[in-house]
Amino acid sequence: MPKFYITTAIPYVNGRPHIGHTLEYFQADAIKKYRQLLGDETLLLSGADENALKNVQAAEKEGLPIKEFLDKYSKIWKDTYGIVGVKLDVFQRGSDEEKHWPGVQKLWKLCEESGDIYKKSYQGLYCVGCEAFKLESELVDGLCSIHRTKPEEISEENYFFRLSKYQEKLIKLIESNTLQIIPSNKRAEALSFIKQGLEDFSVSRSNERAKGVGVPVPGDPNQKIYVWFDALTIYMTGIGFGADEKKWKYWWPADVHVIGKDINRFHTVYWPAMLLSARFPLPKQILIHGFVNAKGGEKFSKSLGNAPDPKEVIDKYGVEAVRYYMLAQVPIDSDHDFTYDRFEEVYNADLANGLGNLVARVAKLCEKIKLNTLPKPKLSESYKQKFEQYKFNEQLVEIWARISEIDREIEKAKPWEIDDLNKLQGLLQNWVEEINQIALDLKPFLPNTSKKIQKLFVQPKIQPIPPLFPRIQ
RNA sequence: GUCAGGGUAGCUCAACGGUGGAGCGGAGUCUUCAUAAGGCUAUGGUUGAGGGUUCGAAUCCCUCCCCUGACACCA
Repeated sequence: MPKFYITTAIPYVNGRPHIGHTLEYFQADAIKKYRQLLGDETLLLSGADENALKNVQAAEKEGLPIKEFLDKYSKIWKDTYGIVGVKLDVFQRGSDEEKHWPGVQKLWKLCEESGDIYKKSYQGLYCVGCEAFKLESELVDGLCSIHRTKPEEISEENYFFRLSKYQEKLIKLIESNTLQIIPSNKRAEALSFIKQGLEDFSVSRSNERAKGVGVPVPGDPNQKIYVWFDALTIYMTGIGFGADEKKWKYWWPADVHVIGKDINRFHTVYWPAMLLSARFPLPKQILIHGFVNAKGGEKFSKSLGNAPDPKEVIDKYGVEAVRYYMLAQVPIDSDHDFTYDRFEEVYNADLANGLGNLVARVAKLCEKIKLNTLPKPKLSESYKQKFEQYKFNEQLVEIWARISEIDREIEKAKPWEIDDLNKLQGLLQNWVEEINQIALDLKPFLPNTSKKIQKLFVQPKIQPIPPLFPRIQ
């Protein structure tokens, strides 16, 4: 049985998820459901990046011990998957010293053996208030713009990763689509970044700067492995790397990493380079989505209070409606503005009046007749081709065109005026078969609705069901 | 500042050298099987601004304005 390994991004857990985060969960789950329809064995992984300094700062701010803080917020992120009805196979935490840390250290050692990790002195302007290095360009009159203090000129010994060594290899891999970056605009961005010339990047921090948090550098108790080297490795440790080699070898490489545009570079440049250094196979695809924003392209933010809570939206409209909205309204290669007005418009037009109403009217018409056993629907080749481009919105537009077509056919045939039951049966049989095909095609997008429709028409005698999507007034 | 993408009907977007299209919303109308749902029809646009090339430009070129992103060790 072919296997298909999907991941979503590994977020910081220093805040709460908002409605925009669900886009990625739905995309990843749609891919998983699609692969299952093809008969693949699937694994969907997410996790939490817990060894970042930002978490420590957030914990301090909330007055919680770091461990308690991480337990609390990791659970919130993990539970969000449950709220949106997406079943994760693995949620791998970065603070997991048993399963995660050995893998990070193992990857480090392999890169070190390849000669790609070396010690170098890093010089920079350090703002104590920010606990971060500042670039000249970020300073205002030579002072930190936030703390109004003069940053200290300090130098620190860090370990660096020889990213520069992989520049040409990465270009080749991406241009040949061996490492496939979707969509093309994000691929172009990655290529242009690499072609500007890659510099080695720092992969460790002193214990002091890391506040003692993180995976220790093997053989150097004074340094912690820095966040990207650590966080990205979750994609491997979550499936056994460093702990259960057999399981890891079975699932690795990832078939697709689903991520947001903000972390393009780390997934299309740093991560493949690290894997090349360790001589591991690369992920096959990186699928990069845009952001869901508030009205007018405004970023969702806590301080503006414009970021809807996923649970709130789902409690109000239902999980399938939100899932439909995200997959149908957000193109894979651009951002989208979410508003409740737009949401309700789409809900009524597509779900209540479109799909829901069609199913209801056909079901009602079927009460007079007896359906023959339906042929088993199959995914068409063009459907598969389309799906594998991950243009979810375009695919849904095609399905909705068929819904509309059936509505027109019904209008034309006027089945409610037909007394000849044989003729009526023939017409309805045909429509039900088409709807049954639509139900299959919708499975990755609207799994529950798909199931409800299939169940409704499977019996010879149709029993009416409550509306799939009650109209919003 | 540099590079990339974009600015088209009220809204979301498609056309990417040959008579400006679709969906949604709004209007009218037909219809009743259906969730006051559905069908049909009409309406709706000096295609960001200005200039140029061309028989012909939303589409190619130039200038300008506005938005979005990337430009690395903050993720």
